[in-house]
Amino acid sequence: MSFWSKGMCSSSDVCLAGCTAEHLPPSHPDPPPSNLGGFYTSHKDGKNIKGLIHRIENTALGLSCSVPVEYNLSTGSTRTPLSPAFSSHYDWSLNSGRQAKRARVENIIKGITCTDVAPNQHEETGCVREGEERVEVSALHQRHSCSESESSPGKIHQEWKKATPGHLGSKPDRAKLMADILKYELTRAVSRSVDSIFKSMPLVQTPTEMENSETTLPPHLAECMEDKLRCGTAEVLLPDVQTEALSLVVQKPELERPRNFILQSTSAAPLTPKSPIFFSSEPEQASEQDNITHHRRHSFKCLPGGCSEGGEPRLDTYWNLVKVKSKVTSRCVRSPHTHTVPVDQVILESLQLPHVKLEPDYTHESVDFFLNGVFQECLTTNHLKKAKLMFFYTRYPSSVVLRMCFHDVQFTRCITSQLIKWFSNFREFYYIQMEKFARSALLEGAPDVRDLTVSRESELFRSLNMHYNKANDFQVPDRFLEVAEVTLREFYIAISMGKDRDPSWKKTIYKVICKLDSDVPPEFKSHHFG
DNA sequence: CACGGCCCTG
DNA sequence: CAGGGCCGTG
Repeated sequence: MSFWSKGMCSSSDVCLAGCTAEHLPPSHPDPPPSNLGGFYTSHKDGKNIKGLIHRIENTALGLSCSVPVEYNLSTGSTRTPLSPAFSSHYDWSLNSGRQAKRARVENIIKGITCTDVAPNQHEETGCVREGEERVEVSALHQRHSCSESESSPGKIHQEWKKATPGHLGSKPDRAKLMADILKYELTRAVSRSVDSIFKSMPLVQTPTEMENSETTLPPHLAECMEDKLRCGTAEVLLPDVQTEALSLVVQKPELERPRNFILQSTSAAPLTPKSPIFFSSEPEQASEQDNITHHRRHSFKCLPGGCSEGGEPRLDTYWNLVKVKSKVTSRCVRSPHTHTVPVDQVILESLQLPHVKLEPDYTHESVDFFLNGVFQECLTTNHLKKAKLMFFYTRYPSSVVLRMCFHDVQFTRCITSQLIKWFSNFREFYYIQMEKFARSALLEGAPDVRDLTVSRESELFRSLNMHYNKANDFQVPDRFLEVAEVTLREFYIAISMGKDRDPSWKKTIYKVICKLDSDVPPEFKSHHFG
């Protein structure tokens, strides 16, 4: 666990934050809980996990609600009990055609999910990715922590407690539990994937209509997808809590160090995002966004029209995506009592909250590629932009992290290499800038390394920001500034000590920075978050 | 040998 | 930013 932890939220939270109550349809029984995280109960035999889990029950509306779902781990099937509240909302019995179609899609997705399964990992439902297994183990810890702060620990919580290193149960028990949970998670993921497709279908349509309008995007879905695009992958409005890591390495006991040397640009106006939104107002937006919205623009019938701000969207009208964008933007901007937290959920999930990471997310991307039926086979300019923003969070992403972050991409060796190459290039620029400014500071005669700071007003930051965040529409996390400051000082010290005479002198610095990526700031070692 | 990372060049 | 070379690692 590291500094990403704070301010994290599950995809459900993100959805909640992104789609405010105004999207609630009148029939919705209750406002969804804000502390979504999931709690579980398990049957004694461990085979069936009957849990009250949080599903995004209506992707189209961007709602997140608790729905009781039974999972049969033996068959891998799931079903949603017809509780009064939800049977009134979703009359499944009227959708036999949908169910048939669901079955087909479910098979397809299961096929996708099980592509790289080791033979011995097949067990009952069992297709479990090795990479995810490790992650899932960590997820148990995370869930354990969540459960601590939430009110509904179930039996499985107790089981997980036993499974954590601090509460080691017998090995067979743990292995069995792990296997069950893995199967359960996979089943859930498959189920959700299927659900996301069907929930995105206009509810009022008959199966025949659905067949004929598979590419029609209902207005609320369009909006939610746009919300996801902006708030799910860029920034999320969260309650006013501390979400940024405090100073990592360098404590700043002296509040007023008068000299911030040459890196402080006194005349420059502070760099603040024009809006807390990705791709917000750039003229290039259209072309940049083409990569993402091309498919929708092409195939979704986004007719002019709309839905009222506070009411239920009219199902007979369709949002023009441009309208949706401006609406979403204005809503995000106008929230005065929340501060924006840079949470590229994908990045954060991948880096810090493995249990969240495994939550299927309902960003435009996942919906998009499921609707497309294929993963993207090449990286787009949008991926590049995303990678650059990722760099603010991690300088050395592992291939696992990359896979998680670019989940809409069909990963091949070529893709992986290209992404790695990108980050290599990013680092190259980063370190060049650091060295340049460190040497500059040295030449200027900076007397104390502590006078070297990196703030949002500093020239160094502006240079970096210009490179990775050219549109300046992304709120760079404070953590990045801290890492940059450490990097700068490392360069400064090394150069001042003459270590740069060693041809490989930079490698020491690289290691330091690489370690910072995985280090846990002190304040997160002793505090639970959530 | 594959892979990841750095360096250099264009 | 891509491509190629080089090197270290497993």
